[in-house]
Amino acid sequence: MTETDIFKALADPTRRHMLERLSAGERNATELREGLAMSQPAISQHLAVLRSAGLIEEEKSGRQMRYRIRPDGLAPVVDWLARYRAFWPERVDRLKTLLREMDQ
Amino acid sequence: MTETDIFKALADPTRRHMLERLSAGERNATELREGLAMSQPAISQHLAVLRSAGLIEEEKSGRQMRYRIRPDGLAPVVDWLARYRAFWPERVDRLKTLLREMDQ
DNA sequence: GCAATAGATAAGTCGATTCTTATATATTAC
DNA sequence: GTAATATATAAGAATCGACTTATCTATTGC
Repeated sequence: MTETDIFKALADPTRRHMLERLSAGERNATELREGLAMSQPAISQHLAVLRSAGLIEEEKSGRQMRYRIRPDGLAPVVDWLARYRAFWPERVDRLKTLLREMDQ
Repeated sequence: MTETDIFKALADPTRRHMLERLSAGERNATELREGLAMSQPAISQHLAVLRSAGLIEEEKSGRQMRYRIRPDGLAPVVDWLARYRAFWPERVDRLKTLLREMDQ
């Protein structure tokens, strides 16, 4: 759940792919496996990494596990990145647009 | 220089520490080594990782190498993060404040 | 109860990462 | 030219990370 844990978790393409899927809504482990050429334990291990980085949370539902993004999980990255705002001025416009959209 | 390269580069505390120092201004390799209990080659290797992730750039100055943050380097992280904006609403106020500051 | 299903855990393999020491290259100072 | 300084590169050791197969646990359907 430290910055290091989070960046390590995000450093793997499979895990970023899983997060992307979860950003569309809850999924169980089997659903998250779809399209990935990887064993079931591998998926389970990736989910464990995301979980202990605080990026996802889970809920048991019968014999399934429903995974979802943990809203606060990326906060440390946002905060970390904010310290370097002086170095990405050309991204500011994009962010402003974003925030304007969110206001509506 | 891919998302994966960048997140991997950021996943190491020593490298994040180096970036933080560089955010205060240019440094050469020897200066970046200060306070780190690590051999000179180790520093050099970390700098190579940051460089090939596109996060820093360097300029030769005599027998020294001056390192600095590459302004665009973090752009892929900003963009990636923006896709998850829906999941960090409580950070928006902070960002708004930030942008307001920058406008002044 | 028993078979099937969903998922986690254990143990091992293999390549990648992060160090080390030794050495090479370029620049500066004298 | 020679010694000292700044840095990079090479090679190797130790640890870590991402997989695998085998197995375990919990739940469901019949």
